[in-house]
Amino acid sequence: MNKPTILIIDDEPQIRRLLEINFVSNGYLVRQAASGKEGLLLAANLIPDIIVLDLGLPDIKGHEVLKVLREWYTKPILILSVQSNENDIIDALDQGANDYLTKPFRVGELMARIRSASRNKTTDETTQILEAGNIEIDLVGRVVKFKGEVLKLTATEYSLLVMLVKNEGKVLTHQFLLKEIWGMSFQAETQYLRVFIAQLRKKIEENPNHPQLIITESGIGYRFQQST
Amino acid sequence: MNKPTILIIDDEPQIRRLLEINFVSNGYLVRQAASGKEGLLLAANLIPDIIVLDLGLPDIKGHEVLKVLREWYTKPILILSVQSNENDIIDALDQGANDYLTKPFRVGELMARIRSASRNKTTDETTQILEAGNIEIDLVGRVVKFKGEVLKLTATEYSLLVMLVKNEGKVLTHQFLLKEIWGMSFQAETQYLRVFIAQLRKKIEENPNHPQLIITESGIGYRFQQST
DNA sequence: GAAATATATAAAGATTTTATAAAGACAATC
DNA sequence: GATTGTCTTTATAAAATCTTTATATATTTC
Repeated sequence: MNKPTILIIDDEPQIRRLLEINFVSNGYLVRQAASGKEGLLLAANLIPDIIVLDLGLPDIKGHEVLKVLREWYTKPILILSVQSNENDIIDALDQGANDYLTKPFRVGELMARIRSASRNKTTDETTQILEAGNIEIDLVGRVVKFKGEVLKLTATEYSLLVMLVKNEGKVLTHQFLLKEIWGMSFQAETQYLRVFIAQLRKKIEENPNHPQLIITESGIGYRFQQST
Repeated sequence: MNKPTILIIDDEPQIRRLLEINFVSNGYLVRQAASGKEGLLLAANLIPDIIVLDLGLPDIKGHEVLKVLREWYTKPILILSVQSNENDIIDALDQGANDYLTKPFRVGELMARIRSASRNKTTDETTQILEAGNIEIDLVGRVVKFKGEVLKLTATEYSLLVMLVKNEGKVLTHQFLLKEIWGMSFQAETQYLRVFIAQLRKKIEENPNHPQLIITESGIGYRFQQST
């Protein structure tokens, strides 16, 4: 799942930095513009998921930026401004802003308003599904189907299978798999891997003695391949 | 074109009158409720296009009203409150409020925020009945029927079942369920979940020892699936 | 091909997680 | 203020999962 992108259009570097730190730590991808012109350009190129716009820009009037943006941009726009003048607020909202916060603002509230604004947009719940032959993995639902039937897997088996299928065709080394699934300190426990690979094979191979899907690369690791 | 309906839930008559005058003169149809209970009832009957909710109600906590409304109501909810405490604002927004204004508010701004909220109109019709196999949930009436019979559930059992059925087929993690039903600060109380899952199973599973509907995903969470 | 190394698998042991009952705490209602 | 229903907490049994051990089988190396 890709991180949502936020575009900050604000001329004050301190504000930009403050926002950046908070957005990044909340899992957003952040891009910044220091002027209206730059902001419009970046918005058109990036098509961010949210725009945070300061009305007090040096070059173009903030209201103007908002108006131009709204000619094509349909995702949430949140206004930040020192102006607490009612008419400014009304104008911005009527020009298509989704929300309006006056500086100084509280960061927690801003984050909550961002969440609220972007909530409506994400209605199309991305059902990400991995497919490989008879196997179907619903990553969002965390459900694996084998030949159409729900396959019961433990947490570790699931992680291992997802890792293998995601890297279909590639050889994954013992070390890599152990590090990714069990953690850094388990890189020597190759036997764990053998046990769990055997369990997976019992569940998804026609004939576990002659595996067609999870291939052993002796001395190196394992590789998942589509059944032929 | 029909006028959009606004439901005002507020115990202060002066505020209600002030809002009514302004909404009516802006072309809205206005209905009023003086308590949380009345508000919930009216909302269920009218299905208004917007709800303006005061958090400082005498009978039920405003946050509770919001939570119950959001179980089925998908249109804009705008909060009015004397509370300018940041946590109240964050909580309300995260519980699904679309906007939050602190009293005293400016009428013009309120009207603009109402316009803004109703602009991104959610086209999806509010689904009011959930069905899954033998289970039928009337979200508006908060009534669950099992094999046609009304099933008696406590508030918590109800919320949990709704969450599971709404996400049929997906695994819901312990953390997610605890956060959604008990709140942010209960994310460690896995035992609550176990107790309530057991109670639900006693009520809806043919054989609670071998659950067919509420499936345990050990170490992860629970998943609701249609009986096959 | 034989020795060394690596892998597969079952099964026992250890640990974690889950299910359930039941007691205590709490709040609402009459 | 007793009663009732619900939620929270505690205790314990049961189940599921993970780890370890043992041994057979396969693969690589020389």
